[in-house]
Amino acid sequence: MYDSDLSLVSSVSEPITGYALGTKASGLVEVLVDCPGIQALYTYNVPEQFQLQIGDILSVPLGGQVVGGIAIRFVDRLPDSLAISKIKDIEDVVASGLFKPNYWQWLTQIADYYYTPLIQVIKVALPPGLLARSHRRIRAIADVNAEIFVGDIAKKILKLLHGKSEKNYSWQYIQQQIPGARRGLRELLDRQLVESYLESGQTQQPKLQKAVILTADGAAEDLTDRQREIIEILKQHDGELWQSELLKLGGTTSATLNKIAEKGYIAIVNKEKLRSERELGIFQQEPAKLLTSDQALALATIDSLTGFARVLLHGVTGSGKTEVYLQAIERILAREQSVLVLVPEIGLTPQLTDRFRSRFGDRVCVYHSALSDGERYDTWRQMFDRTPQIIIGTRSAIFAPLPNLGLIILDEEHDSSFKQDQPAPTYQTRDIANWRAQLESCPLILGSATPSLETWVTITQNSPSPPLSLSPPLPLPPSPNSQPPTPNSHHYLPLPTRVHSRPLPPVQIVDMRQELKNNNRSIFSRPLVQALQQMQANKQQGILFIHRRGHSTFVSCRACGYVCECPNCDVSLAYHQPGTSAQALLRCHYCNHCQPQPPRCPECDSPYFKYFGSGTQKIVEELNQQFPKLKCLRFDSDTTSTKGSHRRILTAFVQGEADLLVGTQMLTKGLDLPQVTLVGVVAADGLLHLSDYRAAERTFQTLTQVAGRCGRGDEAGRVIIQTYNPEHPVLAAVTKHDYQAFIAAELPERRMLDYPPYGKLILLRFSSLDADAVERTVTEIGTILIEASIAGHYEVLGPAPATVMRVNNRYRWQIMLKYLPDGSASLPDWEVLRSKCSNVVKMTIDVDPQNFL
DNA sequence: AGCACGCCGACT
DNA sequence: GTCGGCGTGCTC
Repeated sequence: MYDSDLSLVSSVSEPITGYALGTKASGLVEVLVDCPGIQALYTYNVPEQFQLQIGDILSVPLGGQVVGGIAIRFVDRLPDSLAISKIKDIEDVVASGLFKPNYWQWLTQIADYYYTPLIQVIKVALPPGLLARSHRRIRAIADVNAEIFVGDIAKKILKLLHGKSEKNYSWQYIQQQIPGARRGLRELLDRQLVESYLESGQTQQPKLQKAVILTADGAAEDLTDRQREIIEILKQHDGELWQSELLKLGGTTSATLNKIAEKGYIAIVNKEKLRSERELGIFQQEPAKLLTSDQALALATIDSLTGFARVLLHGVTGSGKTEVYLQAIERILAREQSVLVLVPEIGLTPQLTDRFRSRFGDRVCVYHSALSDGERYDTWRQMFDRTPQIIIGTRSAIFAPLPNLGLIILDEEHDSSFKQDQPAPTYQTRDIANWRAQLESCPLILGSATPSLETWVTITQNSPSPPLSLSPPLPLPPSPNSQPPTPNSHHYLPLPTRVHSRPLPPVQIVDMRQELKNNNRSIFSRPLVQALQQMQANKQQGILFIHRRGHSTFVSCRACGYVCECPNCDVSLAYHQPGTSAQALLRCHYCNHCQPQPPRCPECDSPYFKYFGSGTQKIVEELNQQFPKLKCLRFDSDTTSTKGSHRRILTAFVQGEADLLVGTQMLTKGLDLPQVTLVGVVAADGLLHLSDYRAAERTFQTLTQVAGRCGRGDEAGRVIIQTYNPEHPVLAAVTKHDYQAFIAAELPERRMLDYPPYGKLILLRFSSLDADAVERTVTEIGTILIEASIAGHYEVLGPAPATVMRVNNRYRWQIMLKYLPDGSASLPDWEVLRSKCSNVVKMTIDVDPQNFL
């Protein structure tokens, strides 16, 4: 907690230099307004009472409303085309001096690279509610009788308004409820039966609470015994307590406290109460662990870094990367600097946050999108606090406005969740983290057992001592505006062995075709069955991994073959068996449409259905049949949808309440479960046959990561992978835990086809509710692009419909552009392309796309 | 995004 | 004739 008078407007600020012209008390300012479609800067007058800096967050009037904005630069006079009469005053300064100039520079860099309007980048960087927009509300001011004299629509509006005790609704809601409400409103406004007013957007406010502070010590002769007791309690708590707590502890009332305050012994003040989960639980202080020689070497290199550096910490699963992070962080904190730790999914790694908390206590802050707006706002705000701290978060935490950043860590840097693909900017956290580290002049550590090819190529080609030379040096994708890496700014730090000299588990590939030949038609091969039995006999634990994709489980009519499909998307519905008695449900994994399983086939009325696929649910049922005594726990998006359920399931598993954890991709993400000795992969084929150029990479990463979940404790582990395609080269690399072999096979393939990390990709996505409109647009734009592609030195792939063409009733098409980053390509003007889209067709630009669905 | 204005089809 | 649809353009 800190003093409530530290408002955003007056607090932490550094003189802004470089980015803009300076600071002014009044005059004209050009503002970037938060309004889609307005790119240009708007000029506003700054009244005397505002002390304004460039970069400040403002409220400005725009049209009939009040919107958020950012002060971009001061100007002396108006452009000739603009009349003074049009200039309005800024409404308010919401926050001042939040960011250093290099932070703004970074945001601009992101906006440029991802072809996104700057305001949209700013919006993902700010916590919700800071850029507030006003809303129009309508309130009834006359009594109901007046309605006799007005038109039908006006009557409806009045009726709606009077139906609510507050007699007001948002204008948006009224328009939704009553078609053609506009004319009715005009009539009502003219007759002064209603009034229209602007409700300012709800900016988040710090939550204030009364705190009691001990102000005077010493002889307290004028106090009663009771009052002295209270002073005593306060003293025991370092002279400060929340009033509510003190009242509880002292069994007293606020009247008594006020008395003591009058006598001057204590002060009752409003203090900010953080809504974050900071002080959650008490953690045992965990001391630093003894390092292996590899770990010590890596740490020494990291410690020696000054200024920007990019480090790949390539540690096999179980090699103790986390311990290296922890000890590196310790040094940074000692230097009074803060650290940013980015992880794929925070919910999946309660163990990691626990470990950070037990090492660093309340200096650890968790920041991710699942926080409530209030929590996010508070956590965000206290980052400006200068005390060195550690932020652990998912990809959006890369925007954490830490003023004294000393280190950025990306754990499991290969993970696909570091790429944002839905709303623009479609940033790759790894890349923007790299730019930020350069601007902040601090190191960036990329940690993984299975580094992405992008990282591998960048590091090994620039590192002072490349671990092996795979191919002659190639031009690298240059990041825009980035200075060429100085020599020795790239470091390759391998951790090739596990801690305590534990071996990596042996991997056995089981040929499922052979199983079929031997008349085993079960989804479990005999080796896997034996391994499960053995595991159970030895009272050990195991993990069963299933690669499930959207439509892998579906329901089909036995009589006519009818398959239940989603009404909004071009996919079959997945089958879900909820609790024991409840009705079976069918759900769409794309749009979340949900419907009960029909009792009879809608086509032929047959009551008999066949259930295809092998979701976790199906597997668990099979297991229960074949191994009635084996206790299974499901760990997938069905069972972990509620808050804290990850932790609950993992705790249950760790405490031995189940023998087998059955789940999907979630299992691959950094779980550390020492008792696990068996890992089974039900079918590797779903992974192998993914149809994009990253299939091999993803397969290798996923399988290596699941395999790495076992043999982390004292008992040795083993891995069984079932497949119909045992000769696949990726499987051979997985079997030998041989990342180098995988790389050596994969990189030439990528180079041959100019795919990343050698070539660059930009994906244009088009979607519309109107199937014909998108197809027409995409064909036209495709033709334009193909014509321009030769002169522009890029290649056009498509146009093609998306893998699942219709999702949520929107028809989706895409065009891929591929080019070499050698500077020869001149890309099309996106705005020209966008202008070819009618207003019912949406076009988005995904730079460095990762999902091609 | 809102909110104007303004141009076209159905109805009193 | 008017009402009421919604497509186009502007907001400092």
